[in-house]
Amino acid sequence: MPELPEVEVTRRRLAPAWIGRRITRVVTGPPSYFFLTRPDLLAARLRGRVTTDLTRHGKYLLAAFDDGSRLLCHLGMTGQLFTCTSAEARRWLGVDPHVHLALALRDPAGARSSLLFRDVRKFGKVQWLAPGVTAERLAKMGPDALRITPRALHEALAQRGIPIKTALLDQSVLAGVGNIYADEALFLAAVPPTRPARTLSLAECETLVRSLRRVLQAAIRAGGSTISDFRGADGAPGSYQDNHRVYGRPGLPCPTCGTPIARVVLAQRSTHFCPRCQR
DNA sequence: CAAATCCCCTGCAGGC
DNA sequence: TGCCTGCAGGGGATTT
Repeated sequence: MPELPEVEVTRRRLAPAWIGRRITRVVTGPPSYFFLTRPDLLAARLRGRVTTDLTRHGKYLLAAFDDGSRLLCHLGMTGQLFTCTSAEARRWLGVDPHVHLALALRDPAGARSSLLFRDVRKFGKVQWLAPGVTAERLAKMGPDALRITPRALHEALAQRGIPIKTALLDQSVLAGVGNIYADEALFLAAVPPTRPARTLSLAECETLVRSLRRVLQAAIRAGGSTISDFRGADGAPGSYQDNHRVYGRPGLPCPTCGTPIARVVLAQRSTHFCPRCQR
């Protein structure tokens, strides 16, 4: 389940294989919720473009092209964006119905490669943005979780009566945190996930921001978390799941005090915490 | 405006 | 063994 660290790992591995190369051919799957831009239109717009940059905001990736247009990508739950050889790409397209977008690339020296966007559940998204057009969904987004300041977080939480865990999942509050890292950061900050968001003091927001940065940076260094099928852009699984302290460990002992980890449901998301350390 | 609910999709675990 | 049900989850749309 790609959250900020998994998307950032994907970005870092993808950038050198994508930037500076020309898209010579585009193959798409059939129209679906995956395509915010119709696949035939998307293919026509991408063909011939040279990728100039690859950035990330929250869980979104944004590829920039030589004509000023851009491609917005979201990995959803099961999205995978990776490069491979042209031969491997042909094999994927022949046997796997979950590859929705394949780009054939050529570098200035003429070397060919491919970039595939595969997504089993199709919660992922691609959208083509004309030059100068900003995506509404990006405009609604709060500051990136790695850049938000304690003061900004405190202000964003001020009027919210929802549980802090739910607020962390709200991408308009801060961008990039999903279910895993919300639970992990709250554990590190010793804040119970059920605490009404507006009751956090500025000092507690300072602790929480520090915890968020710590857990997100550590996860990026570990290559992300691989729960079921996340793979980085080179196909390598992440290892941060081995460092999860509470997520996915209900009933197991808290690494700090040994109390069994509790599980509750908040905003239809399973939520894990230590009832003793976080109160 | 805030908050709750529903829905998109597929694979897999658990029950019988 | 095999079928069926339920669950997992990001996030946008809709409803309260």
